[in-house]
Amino acid sequence: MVGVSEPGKLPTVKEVAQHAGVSPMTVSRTLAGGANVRPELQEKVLKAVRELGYYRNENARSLRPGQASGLIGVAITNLGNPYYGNFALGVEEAVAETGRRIVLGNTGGDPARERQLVADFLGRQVEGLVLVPSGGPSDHLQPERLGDVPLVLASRRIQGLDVDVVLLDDVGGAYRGTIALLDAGHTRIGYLGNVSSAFTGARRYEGYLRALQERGIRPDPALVLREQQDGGSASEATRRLLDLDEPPTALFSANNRNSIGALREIGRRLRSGARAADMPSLVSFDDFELAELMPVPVSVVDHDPRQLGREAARLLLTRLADRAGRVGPARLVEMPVNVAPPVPLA
Amino acid sequence: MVGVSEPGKLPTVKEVAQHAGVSPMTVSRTLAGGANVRPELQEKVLKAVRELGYYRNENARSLRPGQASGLIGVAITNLGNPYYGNFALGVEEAVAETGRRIVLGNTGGDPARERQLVADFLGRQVEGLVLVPSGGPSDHLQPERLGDVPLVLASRRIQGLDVDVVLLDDVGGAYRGTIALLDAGHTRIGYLGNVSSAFTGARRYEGYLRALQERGIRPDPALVLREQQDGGSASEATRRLLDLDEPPTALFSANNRNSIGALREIGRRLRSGARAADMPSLVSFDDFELAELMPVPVSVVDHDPRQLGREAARLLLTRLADRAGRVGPARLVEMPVNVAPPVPLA
DNA sequence: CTGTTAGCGCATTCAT
DNA sequence: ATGAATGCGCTAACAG
Repeated sequence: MVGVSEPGKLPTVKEVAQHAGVSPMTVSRTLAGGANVRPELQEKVLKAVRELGYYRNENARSLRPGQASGLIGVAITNLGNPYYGNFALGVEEAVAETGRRIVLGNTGGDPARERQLVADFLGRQVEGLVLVPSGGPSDHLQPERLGDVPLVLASRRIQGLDVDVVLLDDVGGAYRGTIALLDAGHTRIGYLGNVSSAFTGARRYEGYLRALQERGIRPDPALVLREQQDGGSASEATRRLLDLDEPPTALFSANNRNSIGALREIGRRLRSGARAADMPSLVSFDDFELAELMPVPVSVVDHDPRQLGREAARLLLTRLADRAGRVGPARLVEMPVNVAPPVPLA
Repeated sequence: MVGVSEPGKLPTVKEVAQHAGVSPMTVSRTLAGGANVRPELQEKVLKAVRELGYYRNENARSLRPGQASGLIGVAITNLGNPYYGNFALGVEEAVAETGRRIVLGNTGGDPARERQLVADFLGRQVEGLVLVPSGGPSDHLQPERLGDVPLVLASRRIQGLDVDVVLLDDVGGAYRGTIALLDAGHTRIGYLGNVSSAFTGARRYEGYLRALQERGIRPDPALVLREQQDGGSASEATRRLLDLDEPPTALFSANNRNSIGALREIGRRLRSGARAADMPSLVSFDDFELAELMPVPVSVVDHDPRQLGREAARLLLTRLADRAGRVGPARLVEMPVNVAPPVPLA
């Protein structure tokens, strides 16, 4: 039989051509849209493609000069975190709309791993890179090290790296969340933050401070704890705040992990007989499910990581669309956040 | 200057070779480990690589016969869902440990999109595929359509497709969760399930039934609602169950969405003055955060999607390791689940 | 130990 | 409208 492929090997244009009784070029042209190919030949080709189960080899294709790989490299810190999962989803969706795919790597926040991933992505001829930086040194991200492969950073900026960035409106969200507590009459507002994502942490703390200052309240250093990396340390930090002689009457939590930890500690105290009225109100930067079922009023500074991902992809894709885009100035996009009021308890 | 690359174009072996004053083969050999290359030449080459910012073109490399692409295609239904995010993370980690990368696509549960993704993956010469099936027709997944690219399915099986599969122990988990409620003295146990993930849904329902039968309790059809797709419809279903003349005293929820919805409805009733003692206990298949802060006792059937992903990758990688593996029989792995007792309320 | 030749799959250029 | 030749970047296989 003519043009039959070896078992266990994907067929090539050549085999399809043989099978259809045409030249490889006719196959190539047909698959490229069929310009300048007689319809009857096209049909023959498509039939052969179907029968042989042919898939065009995109790697070989991208080898030709001027042919893009159709791949976007995406490196994020923690895919398992719903925030980044949704971010990656947004990137994937926007990128898929242009027929491209993402190569995905998880850095786990390790700069060495990030380096490695970026190098690998470049070796795979990605057209662009989307990166949630791990925070280490960034020489490997300098434009000249990247060829002219465009890079978009998400969630944090890198000093001295002049590329497109998408961020949340961290400052504004923290500001408005804190203002909501002040409006409710609180004057002693504890701050739970983390140090690992220093950039985001700094911005959210800035919003908190700005709100206090605007209302003429001097921030009390004893109420600010910013070393928590996980729920456990956040619970511990909350315990310390609530054990103060003058405990805060409300807490601003700069992220999901701190909110969860704080609520765990609050729950513990309630189960030990504490009165709900003595527990602090909470504003949480980062939404979480069932906030309305919590034993204390929780309001959330809510945002849409999926939209953040779409926006990151959009920035990248515009640079890919035309060579002109490649040389434009770096852009900074801050995505809006929503401050939801607390659901009142019964 | 010799061997300097064009701006905006990644350098090639040829340029590195020129820069180092050697032949392309010496560069290739050096990068392949340096066997049969004089150390001093190797140094020259590595220096040129560093200076030029060279990355080996993996696409060109994989074009050579016998050279694998180092890519694994992964298609899942919803990256934004933490369950699948963690699953993808597990796959990525295990795959990265072998120096490979994943190309990731989100199907959104759409069979057409799944087809498209698989075709694209094959065109990119992936070495293997990991798939969370969308549930449509599966002719595009038949081995002969896949060349000899191995396929691993996760979370659900496909009728008539004889490939490796990783599943949760859905039946066992649902059985043990239900038994826990029976042990606590409940005899009227409502069932909240969904129909969309029919395969998983059927298995969990089977576990529920098995537990009831074992204890000689005839399942009451009025207590079984299996049409909920999201939290909203789950709340509504819970409302209907609790409004029955003889409402259930406990609920078994077959997944996260149903649990959230049920708890929202329970919360609503408590805020409207219902007594906590009149609210049902809940067993939730799928963990969620802060279960211990819920106003009714919640116990969870807990599992580790990340580990599920690692296992899927492991199955695939063993098939890649040696040609012998490619022809072995299809394997079925069921990952254990953990049934955690409810945290007692204050 | 090192270099030359050749070809992987595809599409651009140039003939016909 | 079709086909033949050529080369993309890389590395086996073969000189030397």
